[in-house]
Amino acid sequence: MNLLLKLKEDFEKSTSYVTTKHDFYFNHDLNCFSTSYCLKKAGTLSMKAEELASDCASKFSSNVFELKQEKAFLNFSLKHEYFIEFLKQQFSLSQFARRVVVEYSSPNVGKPLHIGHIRSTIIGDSLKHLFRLHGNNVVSSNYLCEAGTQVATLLWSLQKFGFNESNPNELIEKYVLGNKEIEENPDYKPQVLEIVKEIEQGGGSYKELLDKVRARSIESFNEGYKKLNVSFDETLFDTDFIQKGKELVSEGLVNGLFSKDEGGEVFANLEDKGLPNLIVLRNNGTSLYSTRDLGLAELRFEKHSYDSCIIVTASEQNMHFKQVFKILELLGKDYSKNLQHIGYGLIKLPEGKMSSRKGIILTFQDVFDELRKEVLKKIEAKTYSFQEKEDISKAVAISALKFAILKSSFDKEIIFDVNKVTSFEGDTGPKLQYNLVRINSILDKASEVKDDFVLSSAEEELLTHCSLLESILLDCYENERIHPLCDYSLKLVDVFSKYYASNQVLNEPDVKLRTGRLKTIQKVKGSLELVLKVLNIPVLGKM
RNA sequence: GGGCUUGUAGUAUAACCUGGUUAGAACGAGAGCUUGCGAAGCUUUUGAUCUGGGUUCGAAUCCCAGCGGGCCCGCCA
Repeated sequence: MNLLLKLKEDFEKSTSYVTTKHDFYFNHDLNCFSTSYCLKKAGTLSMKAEELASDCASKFSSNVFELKQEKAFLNFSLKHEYFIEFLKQQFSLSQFARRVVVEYSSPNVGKPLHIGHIRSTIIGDSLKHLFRLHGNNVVSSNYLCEAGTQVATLLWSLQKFGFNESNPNELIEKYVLGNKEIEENPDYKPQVLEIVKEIEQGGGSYKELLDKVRARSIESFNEGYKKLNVSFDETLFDTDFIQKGKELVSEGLVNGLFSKDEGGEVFANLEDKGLPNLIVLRNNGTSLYSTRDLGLAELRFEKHSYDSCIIVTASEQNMHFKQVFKILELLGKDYSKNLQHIGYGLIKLPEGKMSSRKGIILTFQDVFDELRKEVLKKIEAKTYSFQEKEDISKAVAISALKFAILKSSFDKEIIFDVNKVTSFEGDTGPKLQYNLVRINSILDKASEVKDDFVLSSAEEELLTHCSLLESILLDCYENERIHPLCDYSLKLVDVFSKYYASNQVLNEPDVKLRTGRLKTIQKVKGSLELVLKVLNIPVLGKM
């Protein structure tokens, strides 16, 4: 049951005042649900706020909530009977039948997965789980770009300097070398553009080399995705939809939306729409990122007929996607209204912005290794087997990384300091895992949980927090964000930790209270597991 | 220059969309707590809304102006 929706419903039914869903909220300080509705509405009803509050208080009735009037504020706590019922129920989330495509990760062929891709990957993956839990039919989609100048530069460099296939860092090293060379000798640039052309036409004389590079890249991406436990329902290469993009360009040229400049390049005229113009085709006829994004949107709609297509990339591309979506709208594509872009703040290093072109880059592998090393230090003294330590260190490392990325809102920039992320104290993913381990440890030791139980106010406070989960998840779903869930889970764990410190479960002599406590922590376990499912963080047996 | 975005303790953040009861946690720093279900924990001290106007009974939140950071603005992605 979603308690905020239930409260609104009960309030309106019994008082016959009309509210909005934002009128009710959970008040952490008072540990109850609250509304300031009376303060807002008193004026329009020409009453004093406190009179209106009294009026509501006298009329309000609910099988779940108990009302306490505090001057003009109305505070609602949960009734004792509610908790008894709550312990018997499973969580039930609002369901929406919607077909959604989520595009995320989208690394470039030839380059390593770096910490920037990881933000996209982790955000997208979490949104996928959130949407699925709410009944959406979700297609997770990865777009591997291989047709741009970047891959062409790499191929050029490999051809010129040779391909040392035994070097694990060969691709990025040759890419950096190639860029340096071309920067010093701009005469090479036309050669690269020729390669771009060949790639677009299926590879030409570079086909074999491109196939090798692609296979190698995909293998390394998959290694990363496996560690992150991320998978995709489809992987698209831009060579699959460049043609479609070019057809859209021709369409736009015919109907006058696009023009050709003196240089020969094609641009979309958006200035009278309040956006800058966007170049959609090079003067040598090869595609740009914009061409491909047009084609991709078209291809995806043909494949999936989505109600919503969400593309997760860094916010430096905000304008680009506004332009692309606008172009599709002007081309009369109905699906353009279903397109959406989530731009997250760039991940920067303490040294500054990353640049794979210059080789200034923090790869996922580096971060992962660093995190694992720290976890291993922490569990060094434990008597776990080698394999157990391997598994724990991997799971905790991933949890620390995912939580660090998901806990702040998308639009914030992140200065990624490995030293900070590897500290596992405080507001971290491992904290959630740790508390689940403690709970499971108690539950493992407890014998069968009986049916006859009582609850004290400490359990009810804890259960109140558990009962907020459905409302929080709905808020995340509706607003397409994850960090409120992280915030919630930390609060829940915090309340649990305090409870844990002062309430013995297994040693409680009163059998009914002991049973009540066991049932309560089972509920906490259920809540945390649901959170971790959305965050896609592994649950551990020990750590 | 134009557009988008951001500004909360020493650091890094939540609350801003949807104005409301004492701005909430974390890291750091200080002091305590294990003969208690796992101390990656608990208790406790410390400290913050960029500036100036406006709207309102009430502003971190909305509006205007200014200042600072980031990103984007013709063939990178």
